[in-house]
Amino acid sequence: MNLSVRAEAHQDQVAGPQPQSMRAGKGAFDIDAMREHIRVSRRKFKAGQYIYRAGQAFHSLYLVHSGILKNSELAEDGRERISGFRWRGDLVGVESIGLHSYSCDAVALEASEVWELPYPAILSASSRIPELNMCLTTALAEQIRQDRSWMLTLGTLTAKRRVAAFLLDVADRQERLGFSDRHFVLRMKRAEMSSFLALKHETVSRAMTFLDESNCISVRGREIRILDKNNLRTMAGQGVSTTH
Amino acid sequence: MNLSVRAEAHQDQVAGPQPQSMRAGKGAFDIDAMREHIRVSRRKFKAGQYIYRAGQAFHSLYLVHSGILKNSELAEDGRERISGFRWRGDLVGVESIGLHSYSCDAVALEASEVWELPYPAILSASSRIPELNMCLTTALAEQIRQDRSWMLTLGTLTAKRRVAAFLLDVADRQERLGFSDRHFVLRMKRAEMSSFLALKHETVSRAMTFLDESNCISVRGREIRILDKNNLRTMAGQGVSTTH
DNA sequence: CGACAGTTTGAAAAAATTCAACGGAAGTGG
DNA sequence: CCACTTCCGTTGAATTTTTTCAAACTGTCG
Repeated sequence: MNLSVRAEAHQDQVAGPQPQSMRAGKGAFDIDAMREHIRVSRRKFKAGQYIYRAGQAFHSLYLVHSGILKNSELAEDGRERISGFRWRGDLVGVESIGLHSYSCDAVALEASEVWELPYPAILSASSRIPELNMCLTTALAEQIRQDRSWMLTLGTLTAKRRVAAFLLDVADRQERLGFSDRHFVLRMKRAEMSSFLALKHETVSRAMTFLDESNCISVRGREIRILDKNNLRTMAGQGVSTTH
Repeated sequence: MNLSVRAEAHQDQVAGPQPQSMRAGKGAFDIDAMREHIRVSRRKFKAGQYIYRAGQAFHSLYLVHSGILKNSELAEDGRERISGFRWRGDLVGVESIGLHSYSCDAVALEASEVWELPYPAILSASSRIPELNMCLTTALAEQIRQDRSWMLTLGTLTAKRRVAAFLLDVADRQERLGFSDRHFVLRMKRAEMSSFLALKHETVSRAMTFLDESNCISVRGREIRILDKNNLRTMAGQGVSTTH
């Protein structure tokens, strides 16, 4: 049992090659193995629709099949922050395991399809199937590492650098999903980026303009071209790789 | 099998009553049940010693029995950030599950005892014992929620408010462990608080002075008295409770 | 009694936010 | 299909917050 997701072509990506069967990196979840043991239902959501809301009864995990979601944490006093964007292959809802109700919101940023994995069923299946259990545990641990990695980034980098790190992360995901890592369209608005990056949207906008004027990237609204990835990496404090 | 830790008296806490058998809240782990199935070894560390380091082979989880640890994330370029402080009852090392080596450091802040839980053993034990497995999964999910909750706090509050939220969190933990939530000694230096809170140590110092001058708290070095918890909660954006 | 690590404070500089305005894109309804 | 409205993104200028750098102070431990 491996941690892979079989990819299908997305039609609405910029300059994307047709991705065939591929191997997803961190955060991915073995859906094919899962489907042999659990009743998986496919569900479609339009942009803006909630996959789940904080407070609703927790009953399922969701695997993103296409589109993009955001997870959004909320405080009692109305403060809100996007804790992450979820892409094809990501398992969503794991933060709510062990609770009676979901602890945050999950919202579709664009038309998306998710595969619903009923939780009690997963639980009983994974108690029978050690590999599946391992898979789930690994997905949880991976989520912790991903969150911690962003905490490090947000806690130590300036606004411009955070934005650079964000764009590199998006490029990375694009590449892993078989699309161009040099030319893509952001699926979230500036205010959503800024919430995730713990900045104001004007600050993100200025950082983008700065990176554009530095000739690291070219920005036209949400359409991004990465012109000098090494420079962008330097900005993000990730050092420079020799490979293009 | 429940999520509890049997407390023993700590000698070096300020104004702490003798805690008896008690129930720990979120983040706690059922060690008694665990010990029936796994060989647990007790290990002692002095202040400054590493429980594990990033890059070392991953072989165990650790349950904090006494003292306090910190987890510290590091970037390739030397940036560093404390991702959390770990108290009695916390399970440490879960972020590295599924990897060959630990992904961060764990360091004792003071003389501490941790119980070492060899990982392959836990894994096989939890595949035999569904409750233990559930317990582990829940601990992982709880860690995600705790991290996300801090991400929200750090992403939306100003320096003063972050410090207020931090002190309330410490007070909460003190209380859960059976000590006074109104009078305690911080176990970490300002620089460690500031790393966790994504601030500079001078900023933390100023925030503490401000809270002191507002008569929310009284600060004398690391010794803290909470004088007006409701006011402190207001500062931290957590609203006001009517109970003292 | 020093030495030293840790904390506090002050003043200047830098970074990010706030508020306001503008322009353009996208969506709605006639 | 166009006019209208609303949402989104960008930019400017003033303000606030945080950081930086420097110095002084405190407590602890040889």
